[in-house]
Amino acid sequence: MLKNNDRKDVHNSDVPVVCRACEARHRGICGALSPEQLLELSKHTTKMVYSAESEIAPVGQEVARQANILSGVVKLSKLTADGRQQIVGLQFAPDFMGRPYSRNSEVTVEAATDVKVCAFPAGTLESLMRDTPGLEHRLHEQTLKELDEARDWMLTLGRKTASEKVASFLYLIATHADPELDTAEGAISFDIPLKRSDIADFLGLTIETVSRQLTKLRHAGVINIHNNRTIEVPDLDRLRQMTEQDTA
Amino acid sequence: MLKNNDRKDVHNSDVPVVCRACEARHRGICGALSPEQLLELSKHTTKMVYSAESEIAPVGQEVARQANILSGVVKLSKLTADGRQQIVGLQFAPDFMGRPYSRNSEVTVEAATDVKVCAFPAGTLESLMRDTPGLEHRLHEQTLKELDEARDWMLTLGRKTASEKVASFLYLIATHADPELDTAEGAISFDIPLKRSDIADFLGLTIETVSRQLTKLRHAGVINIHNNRTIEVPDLDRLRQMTEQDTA
DNA sequence: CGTCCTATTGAAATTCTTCAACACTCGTGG
DNA sequence: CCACGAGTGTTGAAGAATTTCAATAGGACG
Repeated sequence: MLKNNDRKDVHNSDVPVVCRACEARHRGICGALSPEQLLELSKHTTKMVYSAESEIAPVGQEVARQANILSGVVKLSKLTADGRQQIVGLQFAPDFMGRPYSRNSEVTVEAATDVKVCAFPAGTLESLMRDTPGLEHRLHEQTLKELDEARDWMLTLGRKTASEKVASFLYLIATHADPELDTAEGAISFDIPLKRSDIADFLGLTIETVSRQLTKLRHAGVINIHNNRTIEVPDLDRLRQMTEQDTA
Repeated sequence: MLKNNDRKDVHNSDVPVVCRACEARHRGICGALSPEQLLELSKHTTKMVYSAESEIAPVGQEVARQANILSGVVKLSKLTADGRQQIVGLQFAPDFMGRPYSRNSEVTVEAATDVKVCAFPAGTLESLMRDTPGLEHRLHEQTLKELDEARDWMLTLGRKTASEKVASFLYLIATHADPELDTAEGAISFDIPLKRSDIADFLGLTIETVSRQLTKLRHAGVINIHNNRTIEVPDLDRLRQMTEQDTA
């Protein structure tokens, strides 16, 4: 079995400096690229920073750049004509951001937290794909993963109670967020990357209902809340149980 | 095995008989294949029929076969532990059915109507993909399309009223179903491929609410209903307006 | 003709939202 | 240093939408 030896196959000196510490090279799409291709791609990349709440790509507009997320959380959302909003996806490092093949996005892309990305012009990827079938495969795999997540969330949106929805959201973040976990006997702690209004838009609820359900979970001892953003979960399995078992 | 040159007696223009009338050759994944590959694939295919309400692939179980849908409607659904159900996707001909790369499905696959498929063993596709990058591309495109549809539906599930949900469902079917449309000046008519309980599970509602909202739409003159299944829409644009504008 | 399945309708109960008031935090500027 | 205001989050009470429970109707089929 290969352990950490994949670094031996590829000499670090062959990997562009900007890519050396990048997660996208391992779990992201760049893992499909050879050092030469990485070098070629890196000539076109720019690291960019978006501050929390800033818009990365508005809906319907031509997307000029695609990117890998280096840090932070990105939210994808949709709006009804009269302004109701639904968040339809969250992306974390080292996810690929930007839709391949399609020039314009069907969703609004916004930074939920401060976000750092490694951006490159749309089209760069498409031409790389012609030489590297594995790259399309990586993108396909990420799309399949996003589809799974979307469908999981449809179950939550359509069939769970407010209490279960909030628990599901916390469980999602607990298992996805870059862990500031203190894994002492199952107790973990993390920062919610969204404010209450985003949580509400993610769950199809109002901010008041979200707040009330958080309070309820706090009183039940399932979570502790510090600074409105930091959540401590003494027993992750208990939280997981709340995601499907309404005990209001 | 699935190489192009193994069958020297095949002319490029020779499409296998079983494939000649098949939509999958145009809009589906088979469009990526050469006549030789089609012939090779067709040796492994079996046409299969599922009757309405029968299970095609249970959740979590190994999927032995993949298929193209030839006719009918397939529903993909998920369940909570206590039995609440959510339909997370509908598939129509000539969609590809079955998840590439993953051996077991995360969703339950059932026939909503009688369904005819062109099935082949899991793995056939994967080996074809090695020679044909365009095939993975086709699959990727379908996955992207399903992801778009899932996200559209998340907006419906999370942010629309019962009345808007039912209108959205009817609009979806009206625009997706194999049309028995009579396109006389915008008036169309079609059969709903789902029974009320399926509609409810698709919309995150109860069957009673679905029934009430259908009655409301009927009284408002937006639709006419025959036999509980056949819907007549005098003005499709009017129906579309109902999908985002609550006029309960 | 009775039974099963599906769909509709009504009334009561519940969940969630809406409206409204209040609390907390964090900069800024007097 | 404190006051102020904006942004964010919480809590309460009333209201609305949807669900639940219950009864009924219609068709298909043996």
